[in-house]
Amino acid sequence: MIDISEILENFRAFIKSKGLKYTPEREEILIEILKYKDHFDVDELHMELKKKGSKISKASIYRTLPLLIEAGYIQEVYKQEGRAYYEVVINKLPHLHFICIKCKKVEEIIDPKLIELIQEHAKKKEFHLLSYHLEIFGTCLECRKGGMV
Amino acid sequence: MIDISEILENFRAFIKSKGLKYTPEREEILIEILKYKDHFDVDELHMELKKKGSKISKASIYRTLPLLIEAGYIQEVYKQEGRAYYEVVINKLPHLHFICIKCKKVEEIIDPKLIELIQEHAKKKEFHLLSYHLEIFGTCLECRKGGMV
DNA sequence: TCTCTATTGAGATCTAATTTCAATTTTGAT
DNA sequence: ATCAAAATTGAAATTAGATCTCAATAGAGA
Ligand SMILES: [Mn+2]
Ligand SMILES: [Mn+2]
Ligand SMILES: [Zn+2]
Ligand SMILES: [Zn+2]
Repeated sequence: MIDISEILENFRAFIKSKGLKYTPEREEILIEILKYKDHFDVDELHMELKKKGSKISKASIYRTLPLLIEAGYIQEVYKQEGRAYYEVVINKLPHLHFICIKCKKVEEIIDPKLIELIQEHAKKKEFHLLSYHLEIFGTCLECRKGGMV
Repeated sequence: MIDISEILENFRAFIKSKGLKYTPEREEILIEILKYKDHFDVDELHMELKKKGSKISKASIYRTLPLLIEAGYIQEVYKQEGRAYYEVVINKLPHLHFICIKCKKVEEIIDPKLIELIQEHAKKKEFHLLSYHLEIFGTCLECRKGGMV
């Protein structure tokens, strides 16, 4: 479970440490994002905020996401059809994604051995690792079997 | 080494098998692409063709790439700054990419153990694997050390 | 309260990728 | 070789996610 008030305080400190201003918009976006258990995109987030009566613009969302990434709360996980998808990574192990190109279902696979291999390579190459994109595209069993597209 | 005439014959058969027409444009694009040893994007390819006097339009390139992917000659390897990058995968082992976000250098890492792990997961999940995106973003040693951006 | 500066929303802009459409080309049949 | 049907082409229009511009507003320290 995630302790929201602790994260908000953390975020406030992060924002101030960068000489930026802690605005209601930034906080509201963070609070909303923390509710996501799965992947989300900007449109989805914006609609969700609107549904709750918020007037936050997409521009502000686009401006806030990089801050949340830098603060380490979220990551961009993959792009599909020209659209970027994000996920909360607090208390979440690195993992790879099996993405069905038919039904768009995304399955997460956690494999510490795999992540370890990657980190070994990074270490060997003296590469400072910032983020992963481990996506496997294909078709899931259900979609191969039949109908349901 | 790649046997071009064999591939062209192969491509012709592929195109015909789909009830499509084998045009000089499609062949020219394939021939040009087969020359690439590294990653390329549409703009680069288009300029390269133009430089050689070709009048092939970007639209035709955009229309041909999916065919070449389907035929198994190339793959989309990653997207950066809204642009897709491709590579020839004939006689090429699956591999991951370390991408430096500063100098944009891309390093390929071949690790059969890693690929095997992924294939095991796919098998376990009964997922029919079509393509990988294994990209690791970060900074290379040179860029961390200093100047050269 | 005051002042400096960052931030906001709305809309303009950017640009990779896709679509449209009339002219042209391929291809198989005659 | 000629023909007709259907696919393909290039050019330009369009789409859409992401970024940028800018005037109005709000945060934060003095
Ligand atoms: Mn995930
Ligand atoms: Mn590669
Ligand atoms: Zn599926
Ligand atoms: Zn670098």
